[in-house]
Amino acid sequence: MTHQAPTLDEVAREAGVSRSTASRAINGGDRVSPASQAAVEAAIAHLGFTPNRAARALATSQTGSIALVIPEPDDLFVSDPFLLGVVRGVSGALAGTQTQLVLLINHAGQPVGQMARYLRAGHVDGAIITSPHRGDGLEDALRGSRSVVFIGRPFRSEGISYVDVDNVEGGRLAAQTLLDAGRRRLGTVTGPTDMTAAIDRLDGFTRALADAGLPADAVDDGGFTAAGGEAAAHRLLDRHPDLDGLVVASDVMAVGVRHALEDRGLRVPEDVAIVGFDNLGAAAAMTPRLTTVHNPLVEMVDAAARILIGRLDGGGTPGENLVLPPHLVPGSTV
Amino acid sequence: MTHQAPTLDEVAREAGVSRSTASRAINGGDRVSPASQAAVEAAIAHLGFTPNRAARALATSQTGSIALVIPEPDDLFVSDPFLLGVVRGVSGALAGTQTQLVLLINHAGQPVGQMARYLRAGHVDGAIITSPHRGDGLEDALRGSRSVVFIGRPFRSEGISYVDVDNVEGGRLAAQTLLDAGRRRLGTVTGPTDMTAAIDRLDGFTRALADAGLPADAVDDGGFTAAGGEAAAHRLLDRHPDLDGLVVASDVMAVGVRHALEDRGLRVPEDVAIVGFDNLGAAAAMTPRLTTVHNPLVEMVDAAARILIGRLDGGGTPGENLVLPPHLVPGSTV
DNA sequence: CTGTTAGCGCGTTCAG
DNA sequence: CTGAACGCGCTAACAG
Repeated sequence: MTHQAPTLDEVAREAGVSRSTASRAINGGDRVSPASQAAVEAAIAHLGFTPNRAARALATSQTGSIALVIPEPDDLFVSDPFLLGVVRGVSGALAGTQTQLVLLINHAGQPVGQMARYLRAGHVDGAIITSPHRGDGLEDALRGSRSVVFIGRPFRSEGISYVDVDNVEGGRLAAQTLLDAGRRRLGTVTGPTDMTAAIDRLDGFTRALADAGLPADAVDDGGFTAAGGEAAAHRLLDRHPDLDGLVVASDVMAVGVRHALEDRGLRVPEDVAIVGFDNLGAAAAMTPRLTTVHNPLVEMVDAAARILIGRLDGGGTPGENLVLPPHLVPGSTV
Repeated sequence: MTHQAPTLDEVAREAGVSRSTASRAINGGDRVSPASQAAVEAAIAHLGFTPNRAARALATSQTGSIALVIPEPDDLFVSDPFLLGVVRGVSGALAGTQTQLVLLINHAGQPVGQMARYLRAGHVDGAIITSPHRGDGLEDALRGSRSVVFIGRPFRSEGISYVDVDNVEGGRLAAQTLLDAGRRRLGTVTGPTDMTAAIDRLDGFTRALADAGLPADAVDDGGFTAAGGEAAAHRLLDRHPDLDGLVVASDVMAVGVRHALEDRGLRVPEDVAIVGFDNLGAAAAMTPRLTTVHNPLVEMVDAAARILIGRLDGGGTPGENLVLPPHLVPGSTV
C-alpha cells in the first residue's frame, strides 16, 4: 500500500534544518523563522511527505481517530435512513480534519464488554455512540467517560453527554398540528418501547391530548418499520373506527399507515389526517407529501462531532448535553 | 479515554520474564515454554493488558486497519440497502480479527486525489472500494495497487481486483424466467448507465431476447430509485402497451414499477409479470412477494474481505477477481 | 527456549 | 529561534 513514504528526517535534510525544527514547522508553526518554515513546506510538497500516524500517535499518545459505534443494522435499520444519516454526518464533520473515523458495529450476540474494552483501551481518542435500545449495556459501561457522546438520549443520562432532538416536543407538535386542524379523535402509531425516541414522542402526544382534554387511548406499536406501521394502523382502526387523525412516530411507518388507509378506502387527509416524524427522505418521496416533524439529524450529528472534538482539545465537561428543537414540515396529509 | 493502560514491560515483570518473551507469547506463541506462556497470559488477564496499536504499528509498519471507501450517500443511496449491506458485511468479516475498519466517505466535491493520497500514505494496510460510478477517478488512481479490492466491477478492470455478481448472467436469468413463463413481449427498467451493474444487467437481458429471436426495444432508465422505476414503467407502457413482462434491474425500482402497474389497472402477474434484482429485503417485503434475482452481497463482501486479508499476509496477485453466480428467488410476480 | 540490543518515526524537553 | 538527546511501546534480529 505504501511506497516507502519519506520520513521527517528526509524533509529536514532537504530543507536544511534539523528534524525538530521541521516538526515545529509542521505542527504549531510557532517559534520557527519564516525562512525555515518556507523551506520545510517546500520540502514537504516536493517529497510528498505525510506524517506517519503511528509514530505521531506513539509520541503524543493520541491516536487521531474516533470511533462511531452503531448497533447491528438488523432488518429494522436496513431501510432506516437514520443510520446512514449518522454515518454521513460524522464523516462530513471530520472531513476537514486529520481525524479518522473507525466504525464499530455492535454485532448481535457480541458481548458489549468487548466493545467497552476496546473503547477504554485507548485505540481511539473518543467515540460517538448511537445506542438506541435499552439494555444493551454500553450505556452503563461508558457512563462517566469523557470523550464519549451519545446520539439520542440514553435511558439513564447521568454522567453521559448526549445530543438529541426534543422528541417530547416533537410528539406534542405533531398532535397539536392535528388538533389545530380541527381533528378531535386522535391515535398514534409508536416506535418500539425500548427506545427513548419512541417513548418520548408518545409522551408528547399524550400530553398534547391531555391539555386538550382528550383521551389518548388509541396507541399501537409499529416497531419503526413500514410493515409494522401498516399492521398497527389496521389494529387501531379496528378498535377505533372513528379516528380522524394519526400521529405516526416515523415517516417510514407512515408509508405503511398510508397503505392501510388506502386498503380501507379512507382518504388522506379528508377522512384521516397524518403527521409523520423524521423528514429524512421518505416524507418528501410520498405522494401526497407527508406532513412531518423534522428531525434535525444533520445538526445533531454535527453537534456531537463538535462536542467530541472539543473534549479532545480539553474543553467541556461530561454530562453536558444538547437537545435541539424540532419543527413542523408542512405537507398535504393534514 | 484511556486509563493508564499497562505496558508490555509491566506484563513481563509481573510474569517474571523478559519483554521479548512476553511479546512472543502474545504473538506467534512460538518458541515459548508452556510455563512462560501461561505466566504471561495470567499477567495479561490480571493487568487487563491490551497492546498499544500505535507502538505495534510503528514496529511492524503495519497499521492493522483497512479502509472501506464508499461514495457519498446521496439521495439515491440513502434508501438503498446496498451500502449498509456492504458496511455490515465488511464489519462482520473483520469481527474476529484485530483489524479495525476505517470509513472513508467520498464526499461530493472532494477531490479524489486526496483520497488516493490517503490510501497511498500507508495509513491503512489495504482498502475495499465500492465505486459504482464511472469517471470518479479513484479507479485509475488505484490501478495496480496491491491490497485494494473493488466491490463491483470497475469500468476498466486491468490491474484491479474485484468481486462482483455476474450481472450479465443475472439479466439473462431474469429475462429467461419470463420467457419460460410464456411471456413474449418483454421490456426492462434499467439502472443508470454510468454503473457497470446496470450496463451488464441490460446486456444479459438483451442477449436472452436475441437468443429467443425477440426484439429488445423496450428499455428505459429508472435510475435505481423507486420513483424513477415508476416513471420508467409508465413511459415503457405508453410506448409499448402490449408488454407482458418486465425485467426490473433492482427491487427498489420494482416497488415503483408495481405502483405504476396498479395505477394503470394492470394485474401482476396476470397482465404483466415482473422479475426484480437484488433480494436485499425489498423483494420479501412486497406483497405479493417479488420474483427476483438474488445478489449475493454478503458472499461478495466476505470474499472481498478475505482476498484483502490474504493480500496483507502476502498471498494473491493483483488483477485476480471473483465473479459469483446469481440465482433466482421465486416469488409470485411471474 | 530466552534475554539483550536496536530501532520503527515522531514530539518534546532542554541547553545553546 | 535552533539542534541534540531522549522516550513513546512494541517487534525483530542476535547471541546465548
